[in-house]
Amino acid sequence: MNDATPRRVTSADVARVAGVSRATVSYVLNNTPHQTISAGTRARVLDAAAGLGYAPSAAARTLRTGRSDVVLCLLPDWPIGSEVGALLGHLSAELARAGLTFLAHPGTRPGHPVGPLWRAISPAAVLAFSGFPAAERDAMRAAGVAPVVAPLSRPGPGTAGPQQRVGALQVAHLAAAGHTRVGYAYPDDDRVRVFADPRLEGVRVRCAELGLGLPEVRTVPLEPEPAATAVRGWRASGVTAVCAYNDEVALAVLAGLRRLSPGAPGRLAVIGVDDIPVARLAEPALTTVTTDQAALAAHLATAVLAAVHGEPDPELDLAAAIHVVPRDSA
Amino acid sequence: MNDATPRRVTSADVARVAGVSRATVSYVLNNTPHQTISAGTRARVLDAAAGLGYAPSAAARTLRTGRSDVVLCLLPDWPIGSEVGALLGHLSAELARAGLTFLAHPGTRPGHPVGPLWRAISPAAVLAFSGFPAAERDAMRAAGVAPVVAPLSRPGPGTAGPQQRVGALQVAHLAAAGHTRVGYAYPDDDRVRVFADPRLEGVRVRCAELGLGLPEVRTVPLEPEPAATAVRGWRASGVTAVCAYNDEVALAVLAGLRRLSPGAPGRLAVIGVDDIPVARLAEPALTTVTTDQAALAAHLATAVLAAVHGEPDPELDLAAAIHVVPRDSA
DNA sequence: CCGCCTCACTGACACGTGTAACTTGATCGT
DNA sequence: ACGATCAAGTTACACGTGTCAGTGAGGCGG
Repeated sequence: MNDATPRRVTSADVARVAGVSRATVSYVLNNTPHQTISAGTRARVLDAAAGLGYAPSAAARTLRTGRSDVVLCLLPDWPIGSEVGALLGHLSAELARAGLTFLAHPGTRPGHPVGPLWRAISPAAVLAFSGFPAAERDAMRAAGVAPVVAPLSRPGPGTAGPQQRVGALQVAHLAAAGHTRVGYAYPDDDRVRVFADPRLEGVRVRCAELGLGLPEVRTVPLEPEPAATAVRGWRASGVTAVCAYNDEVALAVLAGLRRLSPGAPGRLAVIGVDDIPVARLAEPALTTVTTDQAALAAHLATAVLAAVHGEPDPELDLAAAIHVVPRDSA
Repeated sequence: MNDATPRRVTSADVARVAGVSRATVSYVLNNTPHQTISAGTRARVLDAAAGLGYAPSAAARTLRTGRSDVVLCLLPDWPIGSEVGALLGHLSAELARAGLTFLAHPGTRPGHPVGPLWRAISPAAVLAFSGFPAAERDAMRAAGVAPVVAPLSRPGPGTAGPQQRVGALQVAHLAAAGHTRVGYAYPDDDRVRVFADPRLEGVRVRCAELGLGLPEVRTVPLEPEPAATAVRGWRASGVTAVCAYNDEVALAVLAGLRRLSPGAPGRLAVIGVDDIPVARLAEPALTTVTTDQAALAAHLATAVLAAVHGEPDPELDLAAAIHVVPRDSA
């Protein structure tokens, strides 16, 4: 007896049950402005929709309006840490509150074209962490898709973005502790250059502002032995404090330090970035720079909403969301 | 002169340029079986499509076929670590090879209903890490959406899933080193119980098999001081080795250990899970159980494909993908 | 009584695609 | 020679939605 292919509940079903036309159902459910619906009819439609468990087809709606309620987030192939995970979670919740569906697509490689993806989905906005090629950005705008670039690198030429600020805060903390000769522990992973380079730039600029001389940059792999080599080099040139790209890189520096002089690991100050859970468990506990992911997510959400509505980018201040967590390592 | 609203390139445009009907275009681009198309026509259509930059509308296709090529992955709100990140990346690449688009939706809370989401998207499959309520699973099946549950917990009653195997491997490694009295470091985060409980069960079962007696379970927060308290407790009851839920929890145990006896941290063996990058940087370097995320992703991809095609779940062996990484801590 | 306006609602079309059903020559077996 | 088969297409419909243009009914001023 049961139909083998149980058809989806459509707005026509709702209309039939409520005893009105399909157009009326659409007007009621979308709260269409300038359309007057009597209270009784409205209630009947709402009841029928709830009773049938009606959920509109996103496909049909997208086809009709030309734009879906999806915000497509292109995740590069750099390692997703817990901070990025938290950021995505917050962002999803924030956008859901505005009626948008947040969907992340992992594994966007620089060479791989993303055009087919957003052309297929027709999202309301595309959020990326590295910028789009100009041609692609224009194509998206032409198709009515709002391109949004997370302001993780510098927002404009000459101005400092959040990443630059991270580096600057590292140096400021070290300088306040009396250090004058600083090093930079650069990551051994090409995929994270998008972050590493602006952070290093922030370090350079702040060093110059404080009259500290250029930071001595060394690439530090996540292994104790090579890290020890880097530490030896810094010590030889009188470096007393190191800004690390990352908490992980910072922990590598600490490991290298420990390998060189197991007794007195405190001779080189180290400051990381991210405040990963392990940071407070290190020996010594790692001083680091953290970002309030909830605040960042809120900012990105408003940026996405502005872009979707065609308004200009809001000039929000992210400075308050980034701060130093002082512990024992610096 | 330029049209203000640059219409999307449709298959009708391709048909016009190629000088054929729209149906022919569809047949050519979809390689429809049992449809004979001459080589010349096929080439003309393909050229026209490429020349115009034609990308089919996923919305229209979904509307017509009733099913989209999206695989929707529901991410719970537990912390996304680098391993999960890598898994998602591999999974995305793997499914893309099969013509499916992988999209992740973060922030699925247990209470929050997911029905509207998949009803709207009409994905080919929905991949979740914790099981679906029976009613929801049936509703999905009825709507032609294939529900797939990642086999992270036990696949069937009585049999051991990957998580149980992780715990079993931990115990086996410790027992092989001569330990007879083991403890379990349980995480201080309710959100990860889905993983913690089956892992602990694997530990319990293997302990019983080896005649080791029940493991002594203690909750270990990610702070040195409380971790030290837990370590003191284990020592008092003669525990000589600890299985940790996580590498992070394992590092907390090591930190607690260090706090108690700075000189001789080697008196308690510790084994973690995940092999996070920091594991090899710890002091002592952390022995851990790791999962080959690429292999796991390949398995999940075949499971998704089987579900999409209506075939039964493939009985793949994940045992080979999980193994111990021996270092210094155990 | 007529014209005009608002209210509350309906009919019909378009969005872009997949595919079943049909058409038209050409070829082939007998 | 003649119907049957087949290659190579075309025509037409359906999917579910948003929304423009109507359409009666009732109220109201003149």
